[in-house]
This record gives sequence, C-alpha cells and structure tokens, in this order.
Amino acid sequence: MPELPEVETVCRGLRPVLEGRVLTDVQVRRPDLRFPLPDDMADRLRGRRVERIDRRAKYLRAFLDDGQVLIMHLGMSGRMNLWAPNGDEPPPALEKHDHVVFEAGNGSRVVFHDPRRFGYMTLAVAAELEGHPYFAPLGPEPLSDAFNADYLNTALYGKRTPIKAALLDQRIVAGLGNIYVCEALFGARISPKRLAASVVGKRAERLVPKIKAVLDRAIEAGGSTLRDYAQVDGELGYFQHSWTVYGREGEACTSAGCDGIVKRLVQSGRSTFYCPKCQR
DNA sequence: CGTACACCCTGGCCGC
DNA sequence: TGCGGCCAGGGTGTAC
Repeated sequence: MPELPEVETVCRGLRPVLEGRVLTDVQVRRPDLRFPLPDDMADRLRGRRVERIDRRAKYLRAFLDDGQVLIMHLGMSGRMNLWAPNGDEPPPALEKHDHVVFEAGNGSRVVFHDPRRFGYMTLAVAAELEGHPYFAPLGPEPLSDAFNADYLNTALYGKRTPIKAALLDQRIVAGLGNIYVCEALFGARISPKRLAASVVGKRAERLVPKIKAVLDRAIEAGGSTLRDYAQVDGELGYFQHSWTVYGREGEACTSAGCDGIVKRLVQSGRSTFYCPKCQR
C-alpha cells in the first residue's frame, strides 16, 4: 500500500543498494505501465552511476551522474524487490509482474514488480525538476515545517469540499493517501465530511500534529521491517501495519471514552472509515 | 475554475 | 472447485 511512509521506506531500502553504484544493466520487460516507459530508457540508464535517491510526495527519484533523474511511482501495487549475492545462491527467477530489472554492480539487483501496472517511470533533467509537471503543483511535504496550522488555514480557506477530499489533494499537502487521511482525521476527532473551510483554528491545530504523528509512526514501522531484512534481500513497498480505524467497519471505536461503532462511507469513490460519534 | 467521477489493470476474497 | 461480483493503495482526463 504505497503511501508516503511506504515510499519513504522503499527509498531508505534502495539507498544502500543503489547509491554510488553503476547501473551495469537495465532490462525493461514490460514497457506498458500506467504510462508507456520511454523507448530508450534502458539505454539511457545503462552505465550511469546513481548519485543519490530521494522521495517527494509518493515519487522516488534517482539522480544520475549525467544530470538525468529517474522518476518512479509505485502506483497502487508497485514493489521493489532487492537481491544481493549470497554465496553460490543464484538470483531468484523473474516472475510474471517483474517489469523492470536494474543490475547494480556486485551482482546486486533491484526488480520493479507491479501486478496492476498503475506504477510508472520516466526520465527528467535534474536542473528542471522544480518546474516538472509532476512536482510543480505539489503542496508542502506533510513532515516539513512548512506544513503547519497557519499554512493549513490558508490552504483550506473557502474550500467547500469535504476535509477528506482536501487532504487527499496533493496540491494542498503532498503524499497523503486514503489510509493515513482516515487515520489522521480519526486521531484529531474531525469528521471526514466536515467542510474543509471549517477546519480552522483549534481543529487545524489538532489535525496537523496528528498527520505528522501517524506518518512518523508508520515510517518507524517501515524502518523495523527494513532491519528485518538483515541485509538487502526482501520486498519493499508494503509492510504489516495495524490501523486504528481504517478497515475496521463495525468494530468498536478505540478512542478513550467513546462507545461509537466505526462506519464506512464512500467519498469521491474511495472508502472512508470513521467514528460518527467522536469525529465531529 | 472547482469539483465529481470513470477509468487504467490485476488479483484476492466472499458468497453461492 | 468454479465462477461472478466486489473491493483495493493513486492519479489523470473529461464532464458538468
């Protein structure tokens, strides 16, 4: 379920495998992802050294030694499978949804695996990244200082859309997805149906730290799954996590002193889980 | 201009 | 065991 914390975890897992390494080979096995991969992508990547990898919103970006940037999005079901040489063990056979294979020197290998093919990759020029169509419209990172109650008050001013939809809007804040929006609204005891414009003052002041807290906690959980890989073998993109309200329709609300029942409703085509009793 | 919704694709799960 | 229906993380294009 790649939302911001999962993508951050993938980013941290990829760094030790790819940073400073030359892409000795790149193989595109299926170019028809959410958007078609550039025809010459493999050729343009082969032989390049990866200088560093970062994350912006739910995008991963690998900065190469020739000024190119490989931009990657995991979509809904994307994973990065890592493999490192281990004695005489041969690398595992490639599977059905292994679409792009990066050989990273030392025999290390990163495989992009995405059954639903909502993920995608493209190349850009590092110097033009700020103005790139993927990045120019994005709001602030939710974990940055720029994302604070004052900012949120301004960003939501006059918005007559439900707060749930506003928080999913990447132009307002970048990287939140369906699960963490539900979790943060639950933690802040704010109804997902409340008009965005009415989330001001004390509500905004409650909401901002809750958003940061649910993301921080999830990133921490992702970090422990990384350590569990021992070295670098493993599957990056999803980790086990228990939610306080997401997916808990019909269960008792876990807020202290609340005896409500978690309800599910559909907002702009997506499931929202919330407690109608304590979220106002 | 802002908001609502269908859609891209595959697999897993549930009920019959 | 098989099959149809429904559901799922995201983002974009199109229609009001």
